[in-house]
Amino acid sequence: MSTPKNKGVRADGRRNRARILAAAEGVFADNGPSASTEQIAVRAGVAIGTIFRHFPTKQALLQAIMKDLLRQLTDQADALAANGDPATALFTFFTQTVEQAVRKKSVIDLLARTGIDLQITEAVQLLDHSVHTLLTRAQDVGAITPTTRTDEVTTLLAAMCQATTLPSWNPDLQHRTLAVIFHGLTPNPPNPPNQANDKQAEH
Amino acid sequence: MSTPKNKGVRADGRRNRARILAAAEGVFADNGPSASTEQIAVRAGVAIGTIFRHFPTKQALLQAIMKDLLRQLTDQADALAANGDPATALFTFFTQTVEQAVRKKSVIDLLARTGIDLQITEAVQLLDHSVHTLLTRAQDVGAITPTTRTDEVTTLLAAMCQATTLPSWNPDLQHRTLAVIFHGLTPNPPNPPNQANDKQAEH
DNA sequence: ACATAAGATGAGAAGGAACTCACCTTCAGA
DNA sequence: TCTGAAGGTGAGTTCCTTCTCATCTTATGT
Repeated sequence: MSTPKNKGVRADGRRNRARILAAAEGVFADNGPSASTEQIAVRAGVAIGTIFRHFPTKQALLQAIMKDLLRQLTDQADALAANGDPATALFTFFTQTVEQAVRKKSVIDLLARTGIDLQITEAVQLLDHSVHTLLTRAQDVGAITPTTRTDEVTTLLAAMCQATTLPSWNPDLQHRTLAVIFHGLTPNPPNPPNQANDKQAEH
Repeated sequence: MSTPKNKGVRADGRRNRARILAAAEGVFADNGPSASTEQIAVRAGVAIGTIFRHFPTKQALLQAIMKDLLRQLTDQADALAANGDPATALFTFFTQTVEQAVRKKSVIDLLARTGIDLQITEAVQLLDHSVHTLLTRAQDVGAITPTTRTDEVTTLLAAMCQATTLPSWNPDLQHRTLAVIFHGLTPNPPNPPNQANDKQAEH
């Protein structure tokens, strides 16, 4: 047997590994980053020993989840860079990501918190690169202030993701705060730097 | 004896209470919100039992710190509302607060995190009120988009305070990201009352 | 100076969480 | 089918935290 990209391990091993990952993501989303490994074991339907067989420490488990999550975000960014309208792709990505943070609250929040000690720099760099592409394209069509740099976007993004855990957070507030940021990223005059201010100039 | 506003308690009692508060703030700032009460006791130079005499639970200690911190912020906001230039007072307050968050990292971050279970609503409302004043005045002189609401400002503020804990945070990045937000809060045309349309379609 | 109650102390109880390990179960190749 | 090794199990170990309490110390009024 053994599926193509199989490293020569048993089927139940891989199955359980996936189960644990899924369960951990859910438990962290529900109960915050301080949720116990025991809870994850229960949700995954395995013994706690099994978790520590696959992930030698809790840190390792977190790393695995974070990398997975960062890869998802990177994929989304790449997809938007490939298909979407350059002028709105960055805003769409921004909104999508915050939206996702609402669902996976503590996972995202944990991203920022443990980001220092967790070794996920590689995955972070990949995301940065994708965001950079999104940003550059939007700037090329004049949708974003040309002086804006990638780290500003990712920082604002991380900040807003963390803000989703605020008690007062709600869809309306989300919409309005993101609108402020989007406006902040948009150049002042609609298109030409010359032209005083024309009334209706939408193309 | 007994100083004016003294509730008829012993002097060493009040002295230790203050010491504990100061030590707790420092320890939380250094080691994050999960720092142990034992650490606080060491830094304060008291026995752990003394802490629990003054603050029956760890929660109570956190509440005391949070209220203190919120009061400081409220005072700053009020001072700016009274003295400062309305057009820049809000921005100054915003910057000051973020600056403070850098110093008291985990305390501020803890604000958002435990905000739900901690009963500090009263203190939060006071701060909200002061920010509201700051905002209204700035809008009156046209420095801030008139549609902006107080909760947008406080949310963005909380978000940026949390962002100070990001590994990549630095003064330059701080300056640039705050500039984006400030621009986002500023109306598009500096002078003419003719406001064509700030970015509308998104969603 | 004395009495006394308020305050301080710190070993330890109680509880929880990460992690281990000796033993059992199951997969997969021959 | 048989067998060896990969994988699973979960009670137990270790460590850490919050919180208690019997006992000692000291501030304060008289």
